[in-house]
Amino acid sequence: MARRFVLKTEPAHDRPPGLTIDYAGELNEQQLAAAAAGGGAHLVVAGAGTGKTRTHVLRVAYLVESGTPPEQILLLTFTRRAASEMLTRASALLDGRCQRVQGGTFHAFCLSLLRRHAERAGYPSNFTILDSGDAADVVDLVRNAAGLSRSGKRFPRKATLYAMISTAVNRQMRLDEVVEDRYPQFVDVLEGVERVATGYREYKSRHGLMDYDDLLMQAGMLLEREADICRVVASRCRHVLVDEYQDTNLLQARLVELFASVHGNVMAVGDDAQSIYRFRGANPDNIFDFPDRFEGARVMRLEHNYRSSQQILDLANYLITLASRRYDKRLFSSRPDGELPGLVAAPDEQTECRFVCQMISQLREEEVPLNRMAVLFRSGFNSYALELELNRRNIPFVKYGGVKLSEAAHIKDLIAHLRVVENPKDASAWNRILVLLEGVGPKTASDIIEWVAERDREPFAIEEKPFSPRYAESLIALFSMLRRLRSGELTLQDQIETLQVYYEPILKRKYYEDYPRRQQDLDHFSGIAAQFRSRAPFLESLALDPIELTALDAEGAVEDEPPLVLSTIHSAKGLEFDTVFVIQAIDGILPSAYSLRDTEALDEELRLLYVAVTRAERNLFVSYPILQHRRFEGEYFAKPSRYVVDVDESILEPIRLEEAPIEGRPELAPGRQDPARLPF
DNA sequence: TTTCCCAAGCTTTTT
DNA sequence: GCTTGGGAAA
Repeated sequence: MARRFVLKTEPAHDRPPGLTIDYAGELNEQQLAAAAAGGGAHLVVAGAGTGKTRTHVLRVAYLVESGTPPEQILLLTFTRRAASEMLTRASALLDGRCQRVQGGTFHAFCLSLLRRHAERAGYPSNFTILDSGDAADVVDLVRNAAGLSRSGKRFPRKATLYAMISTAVNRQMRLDEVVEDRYPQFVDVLEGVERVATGYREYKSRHGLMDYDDLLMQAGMLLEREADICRVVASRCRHVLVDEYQDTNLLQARLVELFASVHGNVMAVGDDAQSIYRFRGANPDNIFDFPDRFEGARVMRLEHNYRSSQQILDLANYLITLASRRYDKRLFSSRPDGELPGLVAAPDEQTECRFVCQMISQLREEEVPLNRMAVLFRSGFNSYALELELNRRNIPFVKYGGVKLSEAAHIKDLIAHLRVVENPKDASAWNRILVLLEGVGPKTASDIIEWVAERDREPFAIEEKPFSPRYAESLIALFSMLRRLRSGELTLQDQIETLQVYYEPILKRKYYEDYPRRQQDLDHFSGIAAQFRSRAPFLESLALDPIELTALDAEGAVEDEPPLVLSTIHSAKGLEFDTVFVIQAIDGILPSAYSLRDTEALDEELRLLYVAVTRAERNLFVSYPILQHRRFEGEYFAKPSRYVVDVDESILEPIRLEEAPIEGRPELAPGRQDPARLPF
């Protein structure tokens, strides 16, 4: 038995620091109090636009300057983008000294923990991460194996099953509670659901798979179970900073507690009025529970908004009063002079797009850079019509949110091959690549997977050919390709190329109709791979940070102008723009039709609109089409969003669109109009 | 057992 | 408009 010697925690703030940054000059009083706070637990309740990021950045700088080693600071954020932005800004302030701060999302940080201590967590260190699509596929495999796919009783589909399982984990509820609460229609098949859930759990651990929830849960369990690991990890977390605390779930709150369990220095920043991830299991009450969770916590507030004009804040303040839950928050601005936000009722979607495009062009002529303007919407598809119109007018844009390149079937096929090479036990990836072979269906695939699993020494060797000649040849081709990828002789770039050559005939067979378009995606994918040194980090990055399928590759973009931003409201969190357009403000879209029955869900939709509105600094336009097209039913009269329809005109000013009189010009055929001279 | 074809059902937000 | 599931032919 080794002897133990306990090192005392050295107080970090004893030394009166020789600071190079003038914090008092950079920050207001409230911000300064937060940025330069001492140790212990702090909750900073920061309204929208009150300089949350700035405070975080200077907090990091302050800690580093006052003697905390950068690698002992942990900055947890909601997205990778947010983490890298903050660290870049902090590094710029302190000539690169903040580079070594540990930063990233909860998921990424937990992943690195688990890789380092995989054995102790009961996993192989090359375990694979499943995104939600993969996870649903695994659930499907389990369900089929359990014979629950047979009809008779209605049984939830794979995505629903997985949603149930995931909700239970994230909210720390029992599965039966989740089903009773949120899926009452499936109460009578609860037993089957539970069998699938159990099977899913076993399947993952047998094949070295983790889904997103496992990253959090397994990391939490590891730290709780293995006191020595917990001590090592938490010792390195002299200061824990958490951004967007209102969107953490119970697991994440617990993790923060564990990370801070040695030093007890936590600063959580958040805004209860901006909680928009309840659907994913976020627990907005975490903010209110913070003082209970962390003894002696001090609560601070940031209320002075530097972002938006008072007119925009008036609308935001008004909106938040519509919530069924009270938020005691009134933001005030130092920019009193502004225009009223506008409400635009367009006759139809096409006209709404014309309005947005024309206003954008006009503002650009007034020297507002394109990338200081954003169009925000509830769901990814809400911008399709606008994207067409922007393309037609050669206005460059990027889109955040919506469909991800790495979720396209053909890209997932390629990724699955890489996953098998990386982790030959990954049965879900095996299944995916095997059923691509002609003559192989689910049954044969599962037989082959069994057969492979029995000989885990040399995973891709076929000595004898115990299989039907129907597919033996293609199976041998697959295995020899996998062997090459695994050999270690090829760079990642060459591996992808080999893979593409192998996959091309499959692509043509499977998608004979539109394979050229998909081929382009594959090339794009291969280009992205070029930024990575090897397979493992590439796969990891794909799993944690799926590639946004942006319209950036619009070939026709002549200008090198930074593009206009299109974004789902969720993806726009934390960003700010000179001008914001909120389009498709229709009842059933914003608020979403799925939330109409439930007041808590409705409140979240309202907060979503609140987030959208508070992104704007100077100009805000909320618009909706009166005549809306719906996929099946055709045209119908839309109801404007309940949140904007009754707002007083002194807060949200109606804007009437008028068509310019056409001056002696015959009407042009649609699609051939001259965009620059298009009248309203 | 696979594959093809047709009918049915559902469709959000993200790590 | 697309994916998913079921049924039947090969």
